Amino acid sequence: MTTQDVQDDLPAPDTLELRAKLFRGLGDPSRLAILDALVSDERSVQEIVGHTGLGQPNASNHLRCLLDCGLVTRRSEGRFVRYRLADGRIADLIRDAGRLLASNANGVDTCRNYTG
Amino acid sequence: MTTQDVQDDLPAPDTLELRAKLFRGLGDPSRLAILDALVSDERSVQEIVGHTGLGQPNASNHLRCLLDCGLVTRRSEGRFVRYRLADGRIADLIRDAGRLLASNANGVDTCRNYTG
DNA sequence: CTTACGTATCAGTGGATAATGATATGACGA
DNA sequence: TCGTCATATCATTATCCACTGATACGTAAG
Repeated sequence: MTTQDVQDDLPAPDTLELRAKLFRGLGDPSRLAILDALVSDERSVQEIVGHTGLGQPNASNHLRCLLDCGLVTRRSEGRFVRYRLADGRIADLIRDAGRLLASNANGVDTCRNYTG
Repeated sequence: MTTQDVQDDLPAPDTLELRAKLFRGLGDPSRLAILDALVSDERSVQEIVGHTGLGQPNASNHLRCLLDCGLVTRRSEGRFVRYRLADGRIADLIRDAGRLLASNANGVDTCRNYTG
């Protein structure tokens, strides 16, 4: 194993970190619950709070995060702000993860390295 | 928004948390680097350390995590232990995330909610 | 049996971050 | 204009978790 090998095989570090960051965006239960709520419909913050059981400030904070990441878009309507998924492929990623878990039945839940 | 609505639309909490945990598995730069290294080939811990630049104990720790989660499999060969991806769809997920970032040019890097 | 090597585990530590409560901003209705 | 509602921001706190260095375990070679 040499440095040359590393440079040959490794994707650009930028890409690596960005992808990791994208997955981290999906990897928080609160954010994933929000995205789940948005898979079917555009929803207001209030509705999202109702669906997810999150506190309002907490939901707002995560929505800001998802917005910054480009995972959702925002539309103001009077006093309401309605959010929706920015790209259909985000729903695809979420669905694929679900299928992987369903069919593979892998031991994600038993992994003690991080709590989940 | 009623409790009934929530129960109608929300996926099972177990599933939600499991999917989030799966994404978190992919959402650490070190683990993603390891998985990247395994996309093309089966590799020993030593080789993985060389590819990723991680410390050996650190790599071992993440590999244990990935193994527990069922994302990689393990095969002993003398003193060596060789790891590979457990399922082709894991590579697919990683690739899809890369495509999403490439085409969408979304602001994942600018999101300040978490550092990445 | 002793040494060298590959891998795994453990305890300690620092840094990151999700949740909460209080509060600010902004829009609508009376 | 005043009060109410929807959303966003801020500071605090407590928790989590990735990394490091030391070390243990197992295998092969001499």
